[in-house]
Amino acid sequence: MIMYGGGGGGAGKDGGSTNHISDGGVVLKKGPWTAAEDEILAAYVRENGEGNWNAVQKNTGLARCGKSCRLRWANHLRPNLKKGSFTGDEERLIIQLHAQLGNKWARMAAQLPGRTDNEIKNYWNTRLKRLHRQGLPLYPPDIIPNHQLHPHPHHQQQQHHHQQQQQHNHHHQQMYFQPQSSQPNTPSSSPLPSPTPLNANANSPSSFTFHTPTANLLHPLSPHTPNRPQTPSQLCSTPPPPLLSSPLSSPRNNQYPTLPLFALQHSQTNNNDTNFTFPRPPPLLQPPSSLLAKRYKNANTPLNCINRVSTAPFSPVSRESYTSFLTLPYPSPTSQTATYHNTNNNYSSSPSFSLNPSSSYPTTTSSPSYLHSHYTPSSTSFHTSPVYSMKQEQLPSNQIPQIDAYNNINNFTDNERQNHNLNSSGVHRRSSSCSLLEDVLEEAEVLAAEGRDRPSKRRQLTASPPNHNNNNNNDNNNSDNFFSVSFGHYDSSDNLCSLQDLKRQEDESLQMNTMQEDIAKLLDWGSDSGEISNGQSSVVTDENLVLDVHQFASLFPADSTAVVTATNDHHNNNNNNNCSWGLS
DNA sequence: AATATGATCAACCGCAAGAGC
DNA sequence: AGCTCTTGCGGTTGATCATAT
Repeated sequence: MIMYGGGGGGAGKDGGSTNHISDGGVVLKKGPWTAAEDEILAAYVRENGEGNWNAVQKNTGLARCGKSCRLRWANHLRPNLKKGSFTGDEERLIIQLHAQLGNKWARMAAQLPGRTDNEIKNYWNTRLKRLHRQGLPLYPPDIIPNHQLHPHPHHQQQQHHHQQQQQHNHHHQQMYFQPQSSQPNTPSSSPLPSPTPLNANANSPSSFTFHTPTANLLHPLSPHTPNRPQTPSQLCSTPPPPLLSSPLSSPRNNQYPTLPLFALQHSQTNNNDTNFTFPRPPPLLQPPSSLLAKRYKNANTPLNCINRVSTAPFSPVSRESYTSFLTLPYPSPTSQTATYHNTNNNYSSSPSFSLNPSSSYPTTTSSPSYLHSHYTPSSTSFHTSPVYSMKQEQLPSNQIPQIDAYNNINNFTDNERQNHNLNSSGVHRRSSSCSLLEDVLEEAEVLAAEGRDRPSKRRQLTASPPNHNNNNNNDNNNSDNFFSVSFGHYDSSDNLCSLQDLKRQEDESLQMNTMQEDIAKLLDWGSDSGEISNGQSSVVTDENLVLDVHQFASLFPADSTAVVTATNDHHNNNNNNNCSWGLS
């Protein structure tokens, strides 16, 4: 019988100073695994297969209990384990799965090949912590946690326990955005409070009544195709999922509100009512200042981006909330990555639709890795870009020489070997900043550089303003541009005309096609039209871009009420100095 | 430079379910 | 039926690292 000592767990820095004696008199080691131990365990499993973990210690002399061996194998040594950050699709799936399953990490892991329950749990807990601190809801407004629809005793039990633990600071709850689709006053599986208590504020002047139509939950990895047989809900044994709207739903259909930053009154969601009034969001608790700074103080983050955020006309608290929504909780590539610029450069005076990862997307540790993956619409697999780096910390026992232990395992996948190589090259997970958007941006810049004589407006559609890379010291130049469009003091010229140019210049569109597709993926990710999932063309068109721009109108909260006038007339936009959003 | 803070990760623990006797 | 053993799951802890102060 293995004798565990009392007290808390945790890997000791000493590599297991608190050893214990097995019933055979063997001192069982605790703490981080060494390369030698990994090798022993891997060799044993190679020969004998998984299971019978207690026999490992008996047969190999490995001073580890069976439990520890199993854990080590499952979480680190077994083949086909993915290493690196979660991809955006995985993150989306985790969110949706958690909405369905609660803290069923193992079942969630079953839906994420190559991922361990421990990874998912760690990811979720980190996310939970972060969102809670920021006073943000765990789920997108259109995702109704299953347990809120079908309260489960287990969920309630968990929630009860954790609520007791954390009620001392639950005034946070009142700061949560309230997804109107959520069921109020039902416990969340989350150890932290669900956003629902905010409902108590639903009638306050500053409350949020975010109305979102719902749709069937779609598998994030297989956008569209409602009847797809292998959705998580169908694969798992839980009750059928609630009617949920996928974060991948097309913004055009309003099935996934781009960002739930503020309420759209019900009448405002009516297409016939094109006037958008953005009430100021209620103040959120001020996050640690270090957090705000940390997210943006990055070598790769142009300072002007910080300033542009900081000059947005809402409170610092709201700013943080805004950027948090932009970057963290809601995996809408569109919403997360796009900023709306009013460029002062010589390309155009019109606001430009910018995909600027460095400005809207901090590249710090908490960065979601949606942007670190290359989504391949035609397959359910993920491209593991170089950013998908294996980190040395994830090597067995955090010891570099243990790579050998990996290499000695015959059946490691190419992916793992690749990860290993990447890791060996010194790529660090926290410095990894490669992303889809960055790729798009790079490509945009390259193409822009190649075609300086090309109509400039197009570049604005596909990339951030050309000066975005060298304007770190031009904060003032741009400080009033960011978001300014939403407050009616930008000089709109012919941004929409520039969109129309796209169609006219087919020769150029060929060259731009790749970039456009990437952007279209971002814009139409999971579009109900299914053009991505079925591999059809995803070229950015006037219509969809305009509509997405329209969606972006909903991103910009105002310090005071700002009115954005939407118009159905594209051409009116051309000369409209008001902030006008084209609708089709 | 030192310290504080937050994020991430690995590994621990207790508990429960299932299998075998 | 009851016991033991194995396995798996979920919660928790502490180390480490990066970044901010």
